[in-house]
Amino acid sequence: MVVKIDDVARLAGVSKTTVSRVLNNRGYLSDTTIKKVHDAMESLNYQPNAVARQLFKKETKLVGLIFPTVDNPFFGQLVAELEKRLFDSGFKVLIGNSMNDPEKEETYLKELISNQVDGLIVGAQNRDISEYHTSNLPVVSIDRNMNEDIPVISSDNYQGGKLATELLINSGAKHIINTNGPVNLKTPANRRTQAYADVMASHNMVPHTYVIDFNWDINKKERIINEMFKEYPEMDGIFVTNDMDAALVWRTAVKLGYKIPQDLKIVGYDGANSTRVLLPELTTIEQPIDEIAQVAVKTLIDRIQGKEIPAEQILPVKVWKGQSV
Amino acid sequence: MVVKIDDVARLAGVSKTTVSRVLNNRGYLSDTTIKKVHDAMESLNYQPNAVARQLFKKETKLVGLIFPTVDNPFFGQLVAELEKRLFDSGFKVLIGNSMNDPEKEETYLKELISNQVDGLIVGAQNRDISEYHTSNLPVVSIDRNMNEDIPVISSDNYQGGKLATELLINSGAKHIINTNGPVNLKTPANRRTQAYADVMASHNMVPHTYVIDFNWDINKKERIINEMFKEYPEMDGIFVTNDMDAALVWRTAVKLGYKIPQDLKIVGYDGANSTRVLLPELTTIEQPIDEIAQVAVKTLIDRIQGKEIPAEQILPVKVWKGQSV
DNA sequence: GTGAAAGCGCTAACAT
DNA sequence: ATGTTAGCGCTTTCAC
Repeated sequence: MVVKIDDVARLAGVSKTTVSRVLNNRGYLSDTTIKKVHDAMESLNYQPNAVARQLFKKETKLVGLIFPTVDNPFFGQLVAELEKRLFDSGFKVLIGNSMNDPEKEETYLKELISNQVDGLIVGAQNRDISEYHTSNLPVVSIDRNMNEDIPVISSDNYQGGKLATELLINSGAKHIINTNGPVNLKTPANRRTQAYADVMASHNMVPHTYVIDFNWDINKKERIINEMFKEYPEMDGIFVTNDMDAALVWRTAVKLGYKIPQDLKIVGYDGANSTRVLLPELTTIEQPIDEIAQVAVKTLIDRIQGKEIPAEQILPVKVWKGQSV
Repeated sequence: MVVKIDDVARLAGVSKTTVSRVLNNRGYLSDTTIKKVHDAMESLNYQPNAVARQLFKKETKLVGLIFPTVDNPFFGQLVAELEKRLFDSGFKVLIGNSMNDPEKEETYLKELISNQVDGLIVGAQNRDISEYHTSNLPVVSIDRNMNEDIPVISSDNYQGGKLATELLINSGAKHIINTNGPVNLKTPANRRTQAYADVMASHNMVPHTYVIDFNWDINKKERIINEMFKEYPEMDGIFVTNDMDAALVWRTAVKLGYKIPQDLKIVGYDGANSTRVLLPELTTIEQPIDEIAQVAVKTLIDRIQGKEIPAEQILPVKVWKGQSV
């Protein structure tokens, strides 16, 4: 049998209100009462039932996180950071990996919406899902444009794209390709490609953007990358929109006999911790992951507390100098 | 205002009992009633309050996951896989990254227990925490020996350690070092080191195990690894207990002028997806992460349903042939 | 087939 | 300084 507040009250010889007061440090309590109650809780090994409390308070102290997958250096680090900061603010984290499955995202959303969570931080590859609009759950998005009401946190994607492209041009690359996710996905990350196109144009070079879908499995990605090499044999520089894909491009290039960076210069994007440990040679644009997490959590909590919050917050990127440029 | 079951009942012109029955597909309902109720739910955009349901049912369909951190290729993939399979079985996931902080683990545990999770899957670096014993919550552990009642799932650590060591010996290494986490941590992963010691002994070689704590930050790890190179200048082979550390060893070796694998042969452990993409050159012992997740989830669900479950389940490892041996 | 009523474990008026 | 009581939104006996 599970111990409940009445059991504690009975043992301590008080009413359950009193126990509840001790539990929540509310109202006037005599020291002896407090002690009696604490002793009773101790000896019964009492754990308050959070669900009952949640039902009454209409507040769960739970935040839902919807991201493609935690099996990825960038999202793994991001989720870890979010979790850490949410924990420090008294929230626990319900996680939903939506990858490859818009239905799954919708299911998650539905289940999280009604009273299960106090707020949501999302960065999924979603299509337009109506629940984001119709519920009045506080939502903060990372690197996704959802709708007017949902604030977006992102790295300075335009600046990142600019830095990456300039890095390639300045190191002498003449035929520079860019990869990006599907363009129909509404994300500020598309600004990376915009910046690439702008910089290319200003140097009188022709931009080519190649689509690599985040959700494709590795074999499909490798096949597409091989095709890309065939299609652009003159390619001597490439700005890949994330580090995992950049690593695949690198591997493929080496297999095809390219020397990096002599024959092909590569710049990635993300710069997560574990990427930097496993492949420090990759030159990349580092997102300020920790700061993104920090701002996202602060923004969400402000939203939950009904404060005014900015519609968009853009955080500065840095260049990680590896040896691929 | 949030729509509740009474609102639906009123609009549909039935009692809330009936709405509840429709919701749960229970009892006898006329088709017209079902339709009326569905229409009402639709037009009000009704989402049942999961918390209220949980309070009544004493079942949350929530599973807690306590792991060091999701910002790591191995744990990231493991958690992603666990989440996927739990979702498929109708569970959502509450996540707790305990890293560096036994207190945090204890806090999590308490809060998860009081949050009424239906079960727990743990693989944290924990000390002995009493809550694991005193609560009668179903718990499954991955690669940690907790206590008699808690079943353990792990890769075949002994076989992995044996394969790794033999790989190094067969490729001609004479002075082979091993790294491991703190020995006082009770984990089947210590069998890797045991196997290493056994194989070394059977070849009349002297084993040396170096401690690298998983929780140390990167700078400290690098410092220790540098010391290790000083202490064992004759080292020409090393079996590192996880791939991230193996990558650090590799980097350090290269900085010190070693050629891999000519001067130093390296074998890692884990073989997670993103490691294989970012650093496929690393020869490593691959844990069957997907299978571990699958077995852990099945075992937990069996436990929740009161079935008999094995105390220990060991899953086979494979060698990933890179170029570091 | 459908409804009325009790209760899951907790909190917060409102009393005293 | 402490107790009584009425819910939080749902599910489920037990009636009809």
